[in-house]
Amino acid sequence: MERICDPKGITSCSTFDFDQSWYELLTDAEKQLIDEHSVSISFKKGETVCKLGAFASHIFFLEEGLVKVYLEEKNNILILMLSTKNNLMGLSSIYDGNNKLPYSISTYTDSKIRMIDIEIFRQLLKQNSAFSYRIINLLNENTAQIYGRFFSLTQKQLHGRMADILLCLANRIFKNKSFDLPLSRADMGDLTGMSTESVIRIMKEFKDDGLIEMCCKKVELLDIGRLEKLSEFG
Amino acid sequence: MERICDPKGITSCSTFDFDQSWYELLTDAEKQLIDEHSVSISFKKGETVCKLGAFASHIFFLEEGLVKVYLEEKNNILILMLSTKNNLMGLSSIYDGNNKLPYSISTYTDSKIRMIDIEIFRQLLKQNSAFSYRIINLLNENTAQIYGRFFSLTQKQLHGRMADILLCLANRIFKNKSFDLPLSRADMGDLTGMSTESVIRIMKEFKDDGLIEMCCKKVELLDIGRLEKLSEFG
DNA sequence: AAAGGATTGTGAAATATTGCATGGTTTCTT
DNA sequence: AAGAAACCATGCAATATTTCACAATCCTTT
Repeated sequence: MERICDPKGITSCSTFDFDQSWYELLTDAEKQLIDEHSVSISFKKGETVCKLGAFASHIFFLEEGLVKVYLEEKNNILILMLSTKNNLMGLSSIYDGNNKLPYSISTYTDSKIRMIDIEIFRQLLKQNSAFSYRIINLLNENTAQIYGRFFSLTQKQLHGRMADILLCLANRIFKNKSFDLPLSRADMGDLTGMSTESVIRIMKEFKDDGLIEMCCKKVELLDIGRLEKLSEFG
Repeated sequence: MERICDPKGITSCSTFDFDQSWYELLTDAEKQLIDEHSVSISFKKGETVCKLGAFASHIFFLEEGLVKVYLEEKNNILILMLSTKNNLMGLSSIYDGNNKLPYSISTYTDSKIRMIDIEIFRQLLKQNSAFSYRIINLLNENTAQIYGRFFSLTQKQLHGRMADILLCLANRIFKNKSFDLPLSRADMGDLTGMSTESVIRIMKEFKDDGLIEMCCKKVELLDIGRLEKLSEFG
């Protein structure tokens, strides 16, 4: 897998970093079952896909777009992870002791999401252990990523967190040093666990210090080495 | 399951709260395989069971004791979760793309841990889908709990986080309003993501306000209602 | 083109939290 | 029992971060 950089230490982006498909592990009959019991839905930018606490009826497969997976309560929102093309979401609700969604999902950009009937998914997990083993791996991959974010957001201060997320966006989401940011400063605030004003101030500092170039929505990482240092030292 | 209280909202302790055994889902032959490929080890209070980044060779089953599962880097430590009797740990390393442990574990009290060969565990996952389905549920249970802690530590301030953790200890760990705390104030700091001094100050405030009684290591929750309010508005 | 709303930006004040210095306890070791 | 080490406690200064007030800009709709 192509990488922009390879940050030391625990970051927002920590992951095992291994592409895994799951569909191909199904038999033809099982694939057909999925096809028959799923629909692909288009969402516009900013739409809500599902809400924390609602009944979980589907597993989500992101065919196109960029979404956030998040916890919300009152006015607080905590983004657990960003998800891009070809990722499964909602796996946490396959636990049948838990029929409620453990998080909300909404889109940053226009997106296409295939919604797979959760009972079918459970059935396949029970009958196909290669498939279910792969799903365990995917769950672990997600978990590792969330651990990284957990560490970053609780142990680092503003500059470190901002460096973390910029590296993560370049490395993992856009796979390019330069990208068009589909998130507002307020979104970046949710993502880094800081206020909108802090986002603005720190991004400006980074720009003044020559760490990044930035013009409106366009961002380019100029000095990845120093960003990594910032990410490392907090 | 007996509960001391049932906090509203997302807390350090959020979980599906459903007792799940996994051993009984194995066939006799599979049980025997586990027995033959595992050993039970005694750890003293404060000992390290495994270190983040080391090669993962075992799954851990806590037969007795209280341990912390945590991330560490330089002087920062982030406790992902506390684990008590009859819990599996190290499940994140069954992902075979990842042969390194994603966290460290160490004991708060004298503990007995059964160490199960990871290859055997993987083999059973691949061959027994009822078992592997149960393990997925356990992973999801852990994940839900960590989401709760993630939210608590990033979205609430000191008083809310402290209330959260006190309720969690009573509810989930000691299953009693009154308990002997085997953790130092510094440990509590790691657990709540605050400095040792803040822990001391806030626990004293809680005591002065009649929320808790506290004498050295002994803690008793006096006003659970107000603690829940603090946890909620925190 | 004007109006309204969301977004970006800036500075100063307010708040939350930590870190330091220091002293008193308890606990462990010899 | 003495000494050392870890732990608990407290006040104050220092720092990190948010909040608020306000202005400038951009986007969309009329």
